[in-house]
Amino acid sequence: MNNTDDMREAISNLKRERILAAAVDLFYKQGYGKTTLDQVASELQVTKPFIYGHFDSKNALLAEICSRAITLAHESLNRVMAQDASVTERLETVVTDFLKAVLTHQPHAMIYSREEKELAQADRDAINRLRREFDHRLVDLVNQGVTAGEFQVEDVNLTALAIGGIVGWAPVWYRANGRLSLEEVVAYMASMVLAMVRAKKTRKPKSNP
Amino acid sequence: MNNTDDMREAISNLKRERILAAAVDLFYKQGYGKTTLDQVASELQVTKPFIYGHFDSKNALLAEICSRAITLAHESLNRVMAQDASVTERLETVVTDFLKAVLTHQPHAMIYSREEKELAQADRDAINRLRREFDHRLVDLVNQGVTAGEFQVEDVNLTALAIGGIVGWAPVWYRANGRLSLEEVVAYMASMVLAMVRAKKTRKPKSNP
DNA sequence: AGACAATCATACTCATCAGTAACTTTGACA
DNA sequence: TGTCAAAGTTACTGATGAGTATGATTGTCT
Repeated sequence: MNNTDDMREAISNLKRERILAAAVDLFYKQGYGKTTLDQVASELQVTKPFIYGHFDSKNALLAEICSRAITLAHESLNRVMAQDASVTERLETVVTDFLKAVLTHQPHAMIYSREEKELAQADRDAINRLRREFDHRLVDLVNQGVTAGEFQVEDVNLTALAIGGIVGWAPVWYRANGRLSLEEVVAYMASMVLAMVRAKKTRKPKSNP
Repeated sequence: MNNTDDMREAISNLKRERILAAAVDLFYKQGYGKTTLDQVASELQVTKPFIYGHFDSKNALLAEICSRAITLAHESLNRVMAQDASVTERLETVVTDFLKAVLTHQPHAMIYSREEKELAQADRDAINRLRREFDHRLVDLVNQGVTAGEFQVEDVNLTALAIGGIVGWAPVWYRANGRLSLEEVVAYMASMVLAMVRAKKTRKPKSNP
């Protein structure tokens, strides 16, 4: 029965998510190397073969986690690129949106940047291709700002890398429930980025109808 | 004889450095977890007990490497703080000097940020205390700039974290023998930081004699 | 020369885990 | 209610690699 199959799949997905959540938690707190699958299992009150029913290996768990980290970044960028606004506004939105994404998924981001070397070669290549693609899209955006006369930067590539540093480093220091709210933090970081590219406070004029 | 002892110690130090260099190389390329001490030994054309003659454990190697990474950062900051110049100039020098340090020791920096969780608790605590101390000193510097009216920033802490991101992230993307020289890269990054704090081009007036 | 000490290699131990084989339970359906 | 299958558990294997006991080699000092 199709209904039953749907149910099965939904349950299976739920279990996968639970496993991933436990793995994320432990990999984040202890590191991939120091975490055993028995620990992950016991966190869920199950045993190791339960995990192997849903994932091929410990490394497959890591690959899925890292893959999600990158996917998040791209989705964030996709949302922003779709919008019709000045480059300045778009960059501001990229930074806030992207930062929000990585900070609400801080463990994923940290695990990816820390444990990338632990991935199997094939997974590493696939995931790092996405990462480079992301970098290029960021460079493009800065370039548009320069072309449009909104930004004043000498070296587009290095500028993009500096921006990448601000957002990429954030998961290292960010603590939820800190002095400032998540919104305040990301808004401030975005303003710093705009200062860095010496953005003029340009608003995109409405395009002629 | 004291002369002989000096010799012995010098040789022992030399060996330690060789071991460390090989470990840095392999930990950087393969990651700590995927590197075996047999590999480190064979890189040096020796065997494992040779290493154990100079270090207590694999983890002690890692601790020494991470410790050096942080020490580098502090030394760089010490050099700069000693100098008599405007805050703007000092910040500029901090960024260039510090970036030069981490980029000429890129593997140390990467190993530290990646493998910190692998350290024994005691080592981690000691090293992370130094790290936080460094952060505070950076906050102080920005604060001085604000007080002196040279910088225009709303939140000193977040600004320092953004600066930290730019320099802390650099080892991730930097490639020696790239399009630009090391000096060009660090100079540009410093200019970005100054733009971020909206530094006025203040030169410190000579103090009254 | 001969004994001793340091230094390192050979050849092991031993614990840890990723992964698996074989048995058990549960629930679905006839 | 008896059978079958899916999904887990218990209990194992097997490899790996950190750390070490023992033996060989070298040079040193008497």
